[in-house]
Amino acid sequence: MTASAAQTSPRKRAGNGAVRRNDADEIGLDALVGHAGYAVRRFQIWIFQDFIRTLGDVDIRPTQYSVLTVVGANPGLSQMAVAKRLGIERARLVHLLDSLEQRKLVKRTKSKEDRRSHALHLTAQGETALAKFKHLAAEHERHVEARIGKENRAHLLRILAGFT
Amino acid sequence: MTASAAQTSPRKRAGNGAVRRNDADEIGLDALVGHAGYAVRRFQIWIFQDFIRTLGDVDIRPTQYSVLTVVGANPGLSQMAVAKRLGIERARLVHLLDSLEQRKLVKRTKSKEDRRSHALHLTAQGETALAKFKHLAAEHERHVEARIGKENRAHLLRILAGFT
DNA sequence: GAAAGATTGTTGTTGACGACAACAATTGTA
DNA sequence: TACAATTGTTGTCGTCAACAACAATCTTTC
Repeated sequence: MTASAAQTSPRKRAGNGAVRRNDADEIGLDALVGHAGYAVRRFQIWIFQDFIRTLGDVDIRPTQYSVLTVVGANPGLSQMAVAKRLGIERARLVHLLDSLEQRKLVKRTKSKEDRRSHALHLTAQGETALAKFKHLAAEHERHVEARIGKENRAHLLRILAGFT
Repeated sequence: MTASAAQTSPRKRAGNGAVRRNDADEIGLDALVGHAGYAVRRFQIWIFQDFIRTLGDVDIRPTQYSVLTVVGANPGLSQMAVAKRLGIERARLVHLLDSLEQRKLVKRTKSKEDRRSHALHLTAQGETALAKFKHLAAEHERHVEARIGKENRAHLLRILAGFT
């Protein structure tokens, strides 16, 4: 995909330079097709919407889910460690944890090793809730498979493994 | 990747339940690895940051670039048509076009066919600017190739072609 | 042809999210 | 002991998606 300039291929025009269209779906994307970022963005929007819808009953968004799984798999982690691992800013994580703590899914306890930091743990309620979330997330993942194909999804994960 | 519940595999714990870590990079993601959405989100963040950096000198963000290319390839389009094609809300497109019009890259002209709508065109300045943007975008695309591999990028585009 | 409904662009609000800056408490270091 | 760095927190700013409401303008229906 060389980005040669101005490869515009306009359709039939009306006298005033406007394009006549009966079907709005026949609008060309031109150089946009061939840009990985565009395809990835559209796919990411779709996949997040499906995740949010699938986990809608339990009211868990992707970022919340990522925090819960990491804390669940690594109990005692500090906020700084979680933020760094997930690529979340620590200021943002504060609000996320406020919400999760209000819902009794996570608890902050003062670390005795470093009294600046908080050790993060799932509550008992958080553990059982996370188990349910994981089942729903697996259902969402099956939606992805249904959309792009089982082997394509596997290949995608392999290609993007370096970004996790 | 079956999402059986609570496959937590915590590391060595201290007495208070906190996890000792010297290296912060050895934090497990547990169920997050294997979720397409997580990998895609991280990749999308990376790719957008590179796009923004690569086109930083000309101050063009991915969404602005997508609008310019679509208008450039389909002159005379209405705002509604552009919004629908790109998956942008028409309310959002208003501000995007305000900015692009202030920079003299795009102009809105009243459509004579439908006086509710605006026909969108690139200005002469917009045409030449877009050509430059496309060169920079191609450079960004080469960064993607360097990061994930040429054939992986091609495969990615094929897998996600249905979302463009 | 007139009334009712739908569409287009616009303005505004809300909430999730990333980027930054400042601050107190605490730790590490010179 | 003084100085620098880290951690959690609060706050601001800008981007972005999702809605809702509105006037102007089509489109449909009677």
